[in-house]
Amino acid sequence: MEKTMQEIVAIAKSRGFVYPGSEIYGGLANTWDYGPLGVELKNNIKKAWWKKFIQENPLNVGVDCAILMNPMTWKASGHLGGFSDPLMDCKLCKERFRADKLIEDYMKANDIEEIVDGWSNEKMQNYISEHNIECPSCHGHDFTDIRQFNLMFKTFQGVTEDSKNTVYLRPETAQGIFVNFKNVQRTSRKKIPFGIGQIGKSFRNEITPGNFIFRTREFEQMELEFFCKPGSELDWFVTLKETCKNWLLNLGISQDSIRMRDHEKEELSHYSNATSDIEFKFPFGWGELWGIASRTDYDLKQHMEYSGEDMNYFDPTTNEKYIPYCIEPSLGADRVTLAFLCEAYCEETLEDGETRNIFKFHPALAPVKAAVLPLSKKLSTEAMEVYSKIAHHFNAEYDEAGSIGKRYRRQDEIGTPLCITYDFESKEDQCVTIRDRDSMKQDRVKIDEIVNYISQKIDF
RNA sequence: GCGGGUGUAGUUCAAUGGUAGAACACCAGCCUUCCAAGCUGGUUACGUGAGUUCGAUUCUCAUCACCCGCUCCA
Repeated sequence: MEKTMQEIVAIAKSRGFVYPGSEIYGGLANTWDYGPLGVELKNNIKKAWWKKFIQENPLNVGVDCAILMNPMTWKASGHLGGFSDPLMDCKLCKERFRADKLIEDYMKANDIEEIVDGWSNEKMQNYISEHNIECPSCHGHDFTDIRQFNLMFKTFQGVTEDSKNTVYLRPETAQGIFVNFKNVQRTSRKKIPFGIGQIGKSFRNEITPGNFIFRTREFEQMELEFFCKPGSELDWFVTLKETCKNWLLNLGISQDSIRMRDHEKEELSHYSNATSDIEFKFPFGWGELWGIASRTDYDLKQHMEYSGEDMNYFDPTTNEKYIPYCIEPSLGADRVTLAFLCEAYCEETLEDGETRNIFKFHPALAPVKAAVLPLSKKLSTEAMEVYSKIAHHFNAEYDEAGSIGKRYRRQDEIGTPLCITYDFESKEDQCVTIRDRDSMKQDRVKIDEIVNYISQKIDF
């Protein structure tokens, strides 16, 4: 069955995973709200990331930095200057192009070797008119002036909208880590190599967002900045790539759904000496999920230059002093949530030949871990007690409406791994029947042992 | 942002220049001892705003959203 994006969006809304933002006011472009199941899923994903990259990893620690930062941060990082696209429109056919792309394409076609990066708008504009570069779409020669689209959201700190108080919503979480490098290193007493991770929201005024929660202007990132000794970065790069890939596979992403894409030399950002993407096969095509970039010492160096703060690390084992190199695996939380949604959504054929569409999440990610279903409403009180016991530890549901079969199906639809039935013998033997959705096997389990039982099932 | 299409209950679809109906879902009651049973009743919609009109869900315009193309990199 070919899954379409439309189907995913519809099912996500109808089951309470993701709703369109501000819907009652007619919506707001490309904003999405996570519903009761969506927030559980996303939180579970974030928890799983944190567990793997921070909690379990003795080399890494976490931070949670402010979204608003001193604007100098963005000058140093290059976002205020370079993180914007020089765009021009063709006045004839109304198509919009990136000026640097037009020039690069022209150069490629005419075997001219020159680097456009860093050109001023004026220089690009002049080049286009001098060489009479045409519109790739209608072959016209009538472009508007270049307009710089800065991708950073601007706002004002303080009550007056005075431009002196302009601040920006961070376009990536990474810079909060870089500016805190020395703080974290000192207070955590970490030695190189070590990493600092963060989960948080970032904002980019994308020109063309879209594809549901794949590209939105407000999004959440899970980033790790891993600092190592210069020269060792490519080894760490390879190690981290594997770690990232395995994390996805362990949580139920199939081998066929992802692929690795190494960036070509020409494609690399100016600060990077190696970059790989893990791409996921979304219903709309392959899309980047996880960017793993070896960023050299670019960021720390930039901040050292702009702030005057010495970012050198003194290595006590070798008595060397150096600015650490950095590997950055950066994962979009919303993107990977979408990936898990797509991966989990499947059609199942029942014994009677009927088909139904359900979500099959890895138990660690499932929004609801267990549902308590009394066999009869007469057992409500006792079943509710079992539910309370479970809900103390896990997100659980209690359902007594409709037939037992109906209630099993409702849980199957949202990917609940375990269904717990309280029946007429339960009171006597203090046991319940637990059905495992994946194996469709049933276990008779002592009520006192349910919590342990569930813990084991959802571990990963 | 540009070009093309769409917009009716939660979902899938009807009807109509005189203000809407079904199925599934949902809720309540009866019934029901392990995988979508049945019966009874019930809630819920013309994306938003303006215009034309005695009257607009239907016609016009704007706006918003979604889908398909151009763009991109978390």
